[in-house]
Amino acid sequence: MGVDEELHEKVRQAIQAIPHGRVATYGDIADLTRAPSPRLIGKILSEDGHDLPWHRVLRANGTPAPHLAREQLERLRAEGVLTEGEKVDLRAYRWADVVPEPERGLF
DNA sequence: AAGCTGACGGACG
DNA sequence: GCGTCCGCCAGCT
Repeated sequence: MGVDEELHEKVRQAIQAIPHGRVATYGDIADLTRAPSPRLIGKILSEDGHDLPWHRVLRANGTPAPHLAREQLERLRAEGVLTEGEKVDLRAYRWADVVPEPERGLF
């Protein structure tokens, strides 16, 4: 298996591991999986993210990607994540901030 | 082969 | 807080 496919899998696992009611940024996932760039996370999600909790992944400022905003915010609201306008308060819901490193699992 | 295109992010004004 | 610009990476044209 090529390293790229392995990374692809790690990224999927990391996203799968984001708890209900919590969120992460593309950058968080990139760091966690040591992906070369956050851009890659979006790429992977776009082609192979349908079966993942993709709605829990936001941009660095807490807003969703524009074309997804509607459904993403709706899904987040459904699991108790409150938003101010289009923006989620990362300080309150960010997985990486709330969950201690050891409990987050290694990727 | 140069250029374009993103589910991005940080720096700057 | 917001718009711009630029760096970034992989895949397509």
